[in-house]
Amino acid sequence: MSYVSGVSAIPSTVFKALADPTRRSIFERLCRDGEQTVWMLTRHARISQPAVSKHLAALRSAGLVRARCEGRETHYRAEPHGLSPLIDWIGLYAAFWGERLDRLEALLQGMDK
Amino acid sequence: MSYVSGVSAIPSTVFKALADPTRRSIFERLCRDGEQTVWMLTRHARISQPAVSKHLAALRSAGLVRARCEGRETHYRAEPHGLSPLIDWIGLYAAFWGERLDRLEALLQGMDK
DNA sequence: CAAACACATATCCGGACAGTTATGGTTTAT
DNA sequence: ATAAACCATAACTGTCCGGATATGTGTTTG
Repeated sequence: MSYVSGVSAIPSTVFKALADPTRRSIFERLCRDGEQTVWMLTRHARISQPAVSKHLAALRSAGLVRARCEGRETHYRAEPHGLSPLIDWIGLYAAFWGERLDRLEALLQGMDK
Repeated sequence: MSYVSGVSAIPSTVFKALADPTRRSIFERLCRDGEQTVWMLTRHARISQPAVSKHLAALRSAGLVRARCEGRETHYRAEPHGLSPLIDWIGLYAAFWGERLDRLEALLQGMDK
């Protein structure tokens, strides 16, 4: 049996989408500052607008982002369920060692509120 | 300010290491079946031994794997603290939406072992 | 000591990917 | 109606990356 068989393809797109620093930064900004138009995101990036659009398309394809068209401008926002495959994967394979409860409980501690 | 500034470079190597399906499969196998030699891993892969070595080097560089030399063979095992940057990052940015407690509490539920 | 083994590294190759400029389509403003 | 703004897509380019084969280093075996 090959390695690749048995690997759900769902987290692959999420991992690949978050592997790029620029793309991750855009996602982080959408998390922090909420909904943003494309040119708002482009303003703060050092890359061209088409590059931002391509990154947004990748994030959208991975389910990490949702688009809302309003007239001639498109608003993007972070998708709540986008990180679920990632969280599931971590829960699946982080469970094999002992630090699991410590780290995740600490994670919950810091997330009160 | 550019996006990339303010992004810790630590999770980047982890994300990139786990973005490749073959590499993720090797990591998963090390989690499931414990310590493995290179040729054991190569036996179950459809790629050559040098390819496996390169993947292991990438995982090792990301802190996801540790090598233990023993004579002419090298044993690899999953590194407990390897996923910490990933968990920290998720805790940081998953906290911006409401599903955080639900999903992570469910994660802890399924990990009672 | 010579041969086989286990692994790493070097080099090369083809495809994927992030970036650019150019262009089209749609909506708002003049 | 024309122009400008906002965004997406197309086409192209340079770079990175995963794969292979070939080779080197160290270790065990005959």
